[in-house]
Amino acid sequence: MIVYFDFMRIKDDIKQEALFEATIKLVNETGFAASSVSKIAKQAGISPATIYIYHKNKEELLISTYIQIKKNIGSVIHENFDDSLPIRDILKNVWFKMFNYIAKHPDYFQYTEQFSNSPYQSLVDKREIEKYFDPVINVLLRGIEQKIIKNVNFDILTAFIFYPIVALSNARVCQDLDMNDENIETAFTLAWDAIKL
Amino acid sequence: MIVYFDFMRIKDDIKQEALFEATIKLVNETGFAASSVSKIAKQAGISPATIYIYHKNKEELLISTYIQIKKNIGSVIHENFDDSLPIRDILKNVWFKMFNYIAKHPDYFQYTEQFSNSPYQSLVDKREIEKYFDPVINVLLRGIEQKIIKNVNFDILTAFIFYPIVALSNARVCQDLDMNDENIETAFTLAWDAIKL
Amino acid sequence: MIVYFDFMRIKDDIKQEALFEATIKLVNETGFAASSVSKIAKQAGISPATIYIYHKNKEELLISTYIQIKKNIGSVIHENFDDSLPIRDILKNVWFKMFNYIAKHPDYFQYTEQFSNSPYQSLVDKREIEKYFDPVINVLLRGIEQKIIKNVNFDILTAFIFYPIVALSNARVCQDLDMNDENIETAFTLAWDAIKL
Amino acid sequence: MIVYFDFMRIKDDIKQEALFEATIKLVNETGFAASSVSKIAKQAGISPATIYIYHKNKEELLISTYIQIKKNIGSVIHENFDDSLPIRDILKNVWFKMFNYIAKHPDYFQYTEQFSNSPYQSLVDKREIEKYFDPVINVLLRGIEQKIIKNVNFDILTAFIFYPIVALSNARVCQDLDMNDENIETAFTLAWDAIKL
DNA sequence: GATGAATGAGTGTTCATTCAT
DNA sequence: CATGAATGAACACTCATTCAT
Repeated sequence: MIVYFDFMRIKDDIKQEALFEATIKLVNETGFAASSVSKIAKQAGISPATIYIYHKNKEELLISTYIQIKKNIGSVIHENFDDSLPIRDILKNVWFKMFNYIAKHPDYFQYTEQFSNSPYQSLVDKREIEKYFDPVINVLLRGIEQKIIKNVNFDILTAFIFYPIVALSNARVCQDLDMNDENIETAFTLAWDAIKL
Repeated sequence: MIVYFDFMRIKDDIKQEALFEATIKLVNETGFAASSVSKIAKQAGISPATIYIYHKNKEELLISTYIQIKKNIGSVIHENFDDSLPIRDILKNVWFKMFNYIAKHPDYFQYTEQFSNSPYQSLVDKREIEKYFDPVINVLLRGIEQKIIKNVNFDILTAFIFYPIVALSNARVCQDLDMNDENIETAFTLAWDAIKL
Repeated sequence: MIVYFDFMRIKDDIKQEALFEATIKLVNETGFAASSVSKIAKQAGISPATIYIYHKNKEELLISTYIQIKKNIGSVIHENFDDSLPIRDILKNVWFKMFNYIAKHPDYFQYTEQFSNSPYQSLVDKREIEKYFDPVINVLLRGIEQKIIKNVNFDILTAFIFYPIVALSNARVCQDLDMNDENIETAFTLAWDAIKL
Repeated sequence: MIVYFDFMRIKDDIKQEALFEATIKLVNETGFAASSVSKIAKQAGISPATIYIYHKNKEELLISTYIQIKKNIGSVIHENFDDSLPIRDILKNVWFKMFNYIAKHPDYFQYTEQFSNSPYQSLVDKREIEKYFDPVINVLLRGIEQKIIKNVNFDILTAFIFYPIVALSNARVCQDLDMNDENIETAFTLAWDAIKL
């Protein structure tokens, strides 16, 4: 009979967090290909072997890091989500929250971008990620029903209302562009003009 | 003792071309990280050492392959470029030519996408690439001057008039979307609505 | 905080027994090289660390498992040992008991074979093992004295009266041979013909 | 057009030979489990990576070393093979040649023994090995036909006419036995007594 | 120009063992 | 007594690159 008290941590949360941050930092700084397990371990201040206590293998480490961020983003952009607002305002709020998140966690966002273009991306269940973004997706669908948004293929819509965020936040693509509130507002105007009926 | 015949000059080009295609094929099929020099060599039917005759190192091989494709794209989308047409028509022509190119050379396009998100990307001189797209860029600038296109930051404009092409052509992003002429036309309408004044 | 109850003493033996069986099973199934301490622990349903309570290290675990089986074999083949029988009958009884043991505990026997050919084998005190087989050894010596058995070097004798059992019981060596009573009898005839004067 | 002269060795025979000897030496001295690729490489005076030029992987290195020795043994024991001699003499010749080989190449022989009891053993095509021993096998079969040798299962015969060689040559099994010509002769007498009708 | 051989440095992963709890 | 967490050292293997030919 063994009794665990609260202070007895079976796994070390501090290590797990350090590993999460180290993974993101290293991938962002050196790219996916160059981010070896031993380098990540060194960055996190732990032994390479320790990584395998927390994760089955490298793949699982990278994937779970990605999913955790995506989940985080999904919850942040839906904070104080008010379905009763006009559709344009809802989307604008999400748009701003997204840029705010990126401004606050540029490293997290950059990691998801790197991941999305890595070979690991194909190992993630797309549906699991999409469910974190259901509410805003449903708003778009409602907008089509109410004849406020153009009735076109959904992928085409997202290519104009969400995908430009990626482009605009990509330091590489937009080297000299500061996404301050004014520019975010301007960009949203273009996005809305694109999709509105 | 090695004897050279005159006809061996021909071989050079064949090897170089084979190397170009092999690089693209392997990167597309297995990703950047898994595309080793020896595997590319094997795919091209040459020795790994031979690669170093044509290219300084792996980096330079991948970069020059990228630049070559980008140059190719630049020249294709400007074929029969007619500056006298209305700005909307010019952009629409470029838009269609781009989708045509992607349909004809999905592997070339995919390579550029993979490359753009690899660490190698930062080693490319952005200006060198941009110059291949100067004519269409100038059209956008003229559109702003003539108050046909919104007078906003240039990066914001491109995020809506060019970047969606990438999203829409990405099989991963748009799994069930067939970019036929109708869908291309529709998407262009959104793009134009976004940027037009 | 750990609380011990009286009945936990029982657990020790259960664990030790589980460890014994797990060691044999894993070594037989995956070979010595692939039998890691953690895998043995998992097979036994205990923690790797627990093994080090019962055994100084991996080496000692494997060796003690070997010695235990050898001791077991020694006692089994000498059950109902009747020194007054004719020497041929005594040897034949031992011969049959050995084959019976192997038939009943193929896993135990296989472990000893694997062990005998592993580097661990050199760490075992040969004399300690031999003493478990003293009675039958003495019968051989008596046979020589009584001029029933050839007076040759003892190792040569055992190479014909005992060693063939190993060969005949080795599924790898004799893939299609079923050691039924008839074949055991036949083989003993050859063994006896070899050593008898 | 490339012309190779005789002195141009594509692969280095010296390295290959060193690798062969190093593999045998290390396996004999430390056992199969402890014989890592890097240790073998160090013993051979080459880089671990070089091993993979000559062999697909560790497995293939160990297996091919085994097969080479077995082939060697097969050819040696059949040197000056005279089918017209009496069967007993033929077998006795083979028996002596085998012991001579072991005396001359104890390391080679020990390697095959270690290999036969390693997990790698199951990866070898048994038939490929057996064919090197066909001539002597056929003599046994002829002996049975001619009613000179007992008509019993073949595996039982080999357990008495061949397998004891292994036991008698095993320094571990027969620590104090010197297999000089007299002892070899004696042992053969037992072997022949076992199998002869 | 072209090559197969060669390699030091690195990869992801597992190991036997220790230790705080 | 029993454990999960932790790790340095080792594993088999691949890498980008060089070099003699």
